[in-house]
Amino acid sequence: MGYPFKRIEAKWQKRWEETKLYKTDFSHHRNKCYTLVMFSYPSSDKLHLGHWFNYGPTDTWARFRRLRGYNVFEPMGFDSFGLPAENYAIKTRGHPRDITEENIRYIRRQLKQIGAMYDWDHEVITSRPEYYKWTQWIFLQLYKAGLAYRANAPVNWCPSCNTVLANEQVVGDGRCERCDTPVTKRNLTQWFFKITAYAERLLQNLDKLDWPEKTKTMQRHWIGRSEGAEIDFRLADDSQRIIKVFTTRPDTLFGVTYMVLAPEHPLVEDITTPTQKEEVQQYVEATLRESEIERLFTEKDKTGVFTGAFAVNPVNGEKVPIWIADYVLMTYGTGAVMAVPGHDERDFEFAATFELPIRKVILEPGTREDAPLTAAYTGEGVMIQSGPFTGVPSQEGREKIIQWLEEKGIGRRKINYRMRDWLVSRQRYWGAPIPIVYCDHCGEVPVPEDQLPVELPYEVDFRPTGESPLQTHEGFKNTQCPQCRGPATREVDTMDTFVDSSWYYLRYFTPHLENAPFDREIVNQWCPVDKYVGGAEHATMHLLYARFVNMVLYDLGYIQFEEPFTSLRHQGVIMGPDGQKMSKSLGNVVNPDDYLEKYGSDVFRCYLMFGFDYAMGGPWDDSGIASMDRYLNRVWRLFQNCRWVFREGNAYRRKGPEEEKLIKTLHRSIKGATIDIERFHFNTAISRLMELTNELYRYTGNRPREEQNAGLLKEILEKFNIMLSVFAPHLGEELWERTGHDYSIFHQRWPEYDPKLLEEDTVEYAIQINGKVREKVRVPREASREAIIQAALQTGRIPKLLDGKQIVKTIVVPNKLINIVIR
RNA sequence: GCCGGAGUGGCGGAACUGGCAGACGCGCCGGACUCAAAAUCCGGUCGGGGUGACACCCGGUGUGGGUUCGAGUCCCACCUCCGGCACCA
Repeated sequence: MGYPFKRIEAKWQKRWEETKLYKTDFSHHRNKCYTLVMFSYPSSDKLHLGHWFNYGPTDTWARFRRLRGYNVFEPMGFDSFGLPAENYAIKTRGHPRDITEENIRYIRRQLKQIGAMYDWDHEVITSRPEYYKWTQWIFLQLYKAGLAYRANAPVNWCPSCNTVLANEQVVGDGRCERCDTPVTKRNLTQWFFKITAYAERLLQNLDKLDWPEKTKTMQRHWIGRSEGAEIDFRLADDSQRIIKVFTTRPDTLFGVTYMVLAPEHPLVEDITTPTQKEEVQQYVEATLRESEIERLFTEKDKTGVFTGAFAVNPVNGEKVPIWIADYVLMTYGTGAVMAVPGHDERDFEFAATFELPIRKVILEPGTREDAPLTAAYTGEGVMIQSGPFTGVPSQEGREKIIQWLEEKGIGRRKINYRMRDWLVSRQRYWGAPIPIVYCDHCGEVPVPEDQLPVELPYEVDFRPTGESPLQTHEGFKNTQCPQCRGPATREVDTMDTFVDSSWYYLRYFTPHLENAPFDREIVNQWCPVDKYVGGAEHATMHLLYARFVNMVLYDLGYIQFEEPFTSLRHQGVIMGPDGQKMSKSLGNVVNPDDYLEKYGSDVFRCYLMFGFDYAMGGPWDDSGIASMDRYLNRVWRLFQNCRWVFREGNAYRRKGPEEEKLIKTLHRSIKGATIDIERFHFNTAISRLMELTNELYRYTGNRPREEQNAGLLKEILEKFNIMLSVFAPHLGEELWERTGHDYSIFHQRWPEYDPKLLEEDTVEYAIQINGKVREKVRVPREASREAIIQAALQTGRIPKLLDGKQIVKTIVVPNKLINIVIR
């Protein structure tokens, strides 16, 4: 029963490896095609369906490109540092390094089953010193460029992972990206990368990338550029102290009736008057006690407290009260806002709650100036009650006010970004140590490059205490200052694993290179990545960080391309059979290994390609995979039935209508598959192959061998075989061998289609009357418009249907249809 | 709340820039092969009406409007699902 997939798959995997079939020759790069999938993460989990869905179809694309004459490089590696391995080690009382190395061995074996073109001589493993040595080198380059700094700041803290998180790593309503625990805040001195310095370029370059719009939109939103002004409000006392605010609506400056500071704002303690002290203190404490989740809850009522202090509106000298409220965030803008309740919804709500004055300074078109405001008007209009600016349209007014502020030196044009710097310190063990030493004499000293790597010691108690585990390792911690040779201590935090994965695509060419992170010449010839494929969940983390690091390396002159990934695709998510996201807790996880055992790798990867829209994914379906098993067996039988064609052949050379039809189907099939694979529409590409298979069955099943054109069949089967091989590489290679061809099918060329063969001499037109199809007619391809209409008017029932009616208009769509409009 | 994406037969999913909706597959129905079944091969399969059987007619792409000779595709409003962001000043 069934074709012997087990034997076949094992045989070819071995043969491919032995003959180094997938060794990329880097010496010529004219047709280079760097195909990259997001590398795998060997924690406690083995390869799951998501990996297969990512890797299998992408390999099909890469094989397709190879057969089309591209010099393809498709590497694989392991993103092997990180918390899951560490947490798993704690649970099982093992060691992260042992567990990781063991998992890599296991997953590597699983990956080989996919039958992908990975060149294992180029494997990259981020937790190996030969790799993280260069991750540390990257850190040092950023440090030297002034892009790595230490700051004491409130940071996101995950109490379950016992470590800090970057902003991007807090997901949903304030939960940890890894473990879903609600995130809290802590004040800590941590290392940051100054990604905000690149905000504008990261934003601008998006336009040049062939990425899903969705992903670009997410990055744009994440960067969050907004234009406006920074305005200085002097305090009403004589202290000369200033509160800076950022606003996108300087045109509403005359409408300011109060100010609000974030409760954490450093000035709060300073300016609060004695009578308000207690109330303010209580409010500040209450805010700090609030969880991130509570604070982010939009629907709650506005709260706040008056500080007792006043500021002066620079535009009209008015004294306005200064409040504090938790709706103002310390982390956005300056942590202070000028409140314009007339034209900002939040300010309006707040003013209504605390009975603060509301002033209308922008007139909504079509309304009267003396009509009272019942809600904030946030649109454009003419400025009113705005001193010298009264009567100016608001958009123009923004510019004028900024000019006025700049002339007076009390404000300036400002572009603000939502994005914050990238927090890279982690208080955990299983990561690359940050290559910095602290010396009483010299202060913060970077480890000299020739002393890298700063090796991660093995014997460490890494149970999470909230302190960095390396803290307890005296041998690691205590060291010598590289500058003065005096006693010093090492930085004990390790790096966020997103640093590891932000440059791995540069290392693949030369994974064992000892004196540099990458071979500049090869990298400049072979990068950027031509096609990058991976999950959409990395849209604002990995994909932003990698772009940033790449851009820094570009600025520092190490590489000659600014963007790492020219073209990006995301695979969709395969859900459980119940239509829900697969998860252990729901018990709907589908294990690929069971299906590999039952159907084999080719069937499995083909089903993944055929059963889903690649970009969308969908629920897993058992009957679907059975149908793919049936199809590949059908192909197998077809080749068995046709063995004689390759062995004996015959003299039958006729090309009658049956043969013509077969040829036409072949070319249609080639065309469809060619276009669809290129654009990642694997499901329709496979359906084109099925059509060809069906046609071949019809042809060979209906007549004796003597009346089958063996020469033609041979040619078509060979072309079909080549196309099949990119989807089912093992089966493809086996059939190629069995039909007497030389190893390997992957040295062949993808078949070309002849567009002329797809053009028929006559074209069928649908004849519509008032948009409804009534008849069909065949006319010569080159027929004139008039000839087509004439033919249509005489076809079948058309004359009768037109009888007694008046033709108003006739539309002819070339090669498609003609529509006769009658009354 | 805002920003994206999607909603098409019993099911997975096709349909390039507006042009014959439902490719391909699953399921189901029928036929061939078989003593029989499975497997396989061949054919049918959107719904309703109509016919002895055809022909043919009508309706149909989440809902309601609109633009157009013509709308799954474009526009407006709404509903549902998924993803992102969430008091962003």
